[in-house]
Parts: sequence; structure tokens; C-alpha cells
Amino acid sequence: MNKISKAVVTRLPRYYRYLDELRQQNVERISSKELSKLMNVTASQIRQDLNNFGGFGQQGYGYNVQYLYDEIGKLLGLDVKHKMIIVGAGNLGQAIANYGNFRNRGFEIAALFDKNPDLIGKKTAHGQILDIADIYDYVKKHNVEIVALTLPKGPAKRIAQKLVECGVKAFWNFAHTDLSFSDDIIVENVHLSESLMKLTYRISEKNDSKE
Amino acid sequence: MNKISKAVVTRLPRYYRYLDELRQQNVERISSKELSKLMNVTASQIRQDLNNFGGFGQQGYGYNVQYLYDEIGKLLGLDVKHKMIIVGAGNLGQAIANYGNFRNRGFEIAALFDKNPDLIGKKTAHGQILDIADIYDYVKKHNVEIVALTLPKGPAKRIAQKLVECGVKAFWNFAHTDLSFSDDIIVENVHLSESLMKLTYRISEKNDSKE
DNA sequence: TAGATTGTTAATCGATTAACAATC
DNA sequence: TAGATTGTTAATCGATTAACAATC
Repeated sequence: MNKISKAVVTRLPRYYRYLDELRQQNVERISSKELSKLMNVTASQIRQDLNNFGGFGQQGYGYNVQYLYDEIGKLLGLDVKHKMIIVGAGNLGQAIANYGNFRNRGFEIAALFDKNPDLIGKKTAHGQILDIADIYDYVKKHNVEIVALTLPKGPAKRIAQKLVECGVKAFWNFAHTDLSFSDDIIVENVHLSESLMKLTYRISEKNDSKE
Repeated sequence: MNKISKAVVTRLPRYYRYLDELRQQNVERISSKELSKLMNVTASQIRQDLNNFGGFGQQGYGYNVQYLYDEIGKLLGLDVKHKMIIVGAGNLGQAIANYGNFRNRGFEIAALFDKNPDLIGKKTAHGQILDIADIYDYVKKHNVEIVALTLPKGPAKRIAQKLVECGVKAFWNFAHTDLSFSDDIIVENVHLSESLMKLTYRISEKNDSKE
């Protein structure tokens, strides 16, 4: 299979979301043209994107919603369980832990870790808050696939480095820093402040053009 | 000024972050070449990006770190105050409210809103939690620039629509849905679950290639 | 069979990289 | 002045859109 471009991968979850809604509305089939109208993209792009992964549709018919939904789900790895731990049990960490749909999509929040003694031992809806000091033993013992980093950048960098040495292969990074490891370590960044700056850029841009 | 591409705008906050770090390390000047090594991009791209906004550098010298930092800050609209309210005072809403650096960067969290009677009246570090029922009066009275939507997609869509009618022009949307208004309304999306799916896509991809 | 719509190739568009003249 | 490095034009690369033959 050819290397799939980053742009295509970014669009897959959005297709998945729209197909889920259609599925819930009991829509059985949809053409690239109809879907393109719904999603505000070109039909051509939808067909190109999907054909990166092989033919999911049928000439003259379109795409079967449930089938396409399932296939994209498999591409996104949502057909298998993913064990995740959360490092940093502040508001953001707990927000992620408590997001109900994750469980439905095959994510298991195995534990949260924090250094704050007031939080350690506390039970949340999804897993107990454990002492950050025990995290390395924990990941060596349990089969942790994803580590969400919801703590300040200094400790995030340091702890992530040690976790890589313990065998962790994938990070969901909310710390305001770039983590760079070797190529086989996957890092997906969510930089909230940068998202907000994109917003204020657009506000400024609009205000400037009015003057 | 020509229309700046989305890709360039996405990179601006990252430049800003690196320049901030250099500035804090008292680095006075930097060349596009040095910065490119630090950031893992090409020097050519840095020069192209910056020249969208005019010449910030000097031949033979490079860029003055503090000056470039300030200029990019202005482009990002960080030289002016932004009044923001948060709709949905759950963990995610509170995480955003409590993120300390926002205040330093000119963001003022004026209030949080929720429908949950247990939360209403509660004081957080940045503003009190108010009754969602009062939000429309609030935005009409106060000069709210940005509304962060940290609540489920159903109410998010409904409330955002009404807020637009009250004059709100910019949304920071964490709900798992696309908001579509007219072109003069700015919507910046943070779809956390889609970010996580990109991560699991890459995990699956890696596992598949091993087989 | 005729109509619809995909899968796929070709054309276009835009973004990134390379090259170099301008200039500090 | 010589060296360094920008600003900017040109070349390349990749992504999106258009077109259409294949086929259900």
C-alpha cells in the first residue's frame, strides 16, 4: 500500500463522524456527490481519498453507509482495544478520562497518574489516580499502548523520555512542547494554545481588513 | 496584503513558541538556517512564511529574536485583550479556564456558564460559574469576543446559533460537530476524538506493515 | 438496456524547496 | 571589502479538481 498523505488521514475521522450520523439516521446508501454536499468538500476528493484504501463503493450505486463506516473504523484502528493511561490528573486529564464515548470506541482508560498527594488514591469514573512515582513499574507490568500527557511541558518531556525507555510507543501530547523521539515512536500533538492563536489571528485579520 | 494560506497561519504559533523560548534564553539574533534546524523545517519555508507579512529580517544578520517574537505576536492578535466566556463548566471547560498562561497572553476569561445547578454559583480561579439561562443577556451586555464551547454537540449547536443572533463573532469549538454559519463568523475547531483517531490510525498502520 | 456513479487518469492548482541576486 | 544571510524568483513537488471510461 502506498504511503497515505497526512491530509487524507486527517480527513478520515471526519468521514467517520458523518457516516456515523447517517448510519444512526438509518441511511443505507450514499453517493460521493451527496456526501460532498453534506460535508462541504468535493465529490472528487472523497472518491480519491477512499480509493487510497481500495474500492469501497459500487458503480451506479454509491457507498453502503454501514459498510463504509465499518471499513473506515478498521482503518482508524477502532476495531481493536487500546489501553491508555493519562499522566497528569488535572482538569484536562480528568476531562479526557471522563469522556464517555472513548470507551464505546474501544479505548480503555487504565489509570491516571499524578504527583499531587491530594489527588493520589482518588477514584474517578474511569480508573483510580495513582502516584506518578509508580508509573514506570506500571507500564512495564501492564500492556499500555497510549500515554496521554496532560501535564506541564517540563515534566512532560522528562517523563515521556523515561516512558520511551520503558517501551511506550505512542503519546497523545497536550503539553506545549514538541517531543522528538526516533521514528518508531508516534506522537500526536494537541496544542490548545496554538489553536486559540489561530482563532485570534483570524479575528485580527478580519479587523484589519475593515479599517 | 495577499490572502495568507491556512498552512502558514498554522505554523505562526509554532514560530512564536520557539521564539519565546529563545527570547527567554536571552538569544538575541537567529538566522533562518539555525531556526530551521531547531524546528525541523526548511530555512526556505521560514523565510517564505515570514515574507508573507513583510521583511522582518536583515541580510547578513538574520532575525532579531525579540523583534520577530513581538511582530508575530501582533499578527496573532496577542497585543490586544480578548474577552472570552466558556460554555460548559465541566472538566474541559474548567481546564481551559484555569490554564494560567492565557491571562498572560491577553485572554480574559470573563465567565463560565453551565446548566448544572450544582455548578452554578461556584467560584473558579477565573470567573464565576453562571446559569446558562442568563448567557444571552450576558453577551448582549458585555463585550464578549470569543465563546469557547465545551459542552455536548446537541446543546452546543443550539446555543451557538442563538449566540450568533446575539452578535457573537468567534467560537472556539470543542463539541464533536461542525458549526456552519455565514463567512463572517469565525469557528476554530478542536476535535479531540479526531486527534486520537489519527493516533490510532498511525498505530494500526505501523502494526499492519510489520505483518 | 439506460442511467447512475464509481475508480482512475489527466489537468490544474497551490505549497514547498532550491537558487541566487540584493544588501547589510 | 568580504562574508553572511535575507528577500524573492524560479523549479519542483504534492494535493486537489476535473474528466471520463468502466461497470454496476
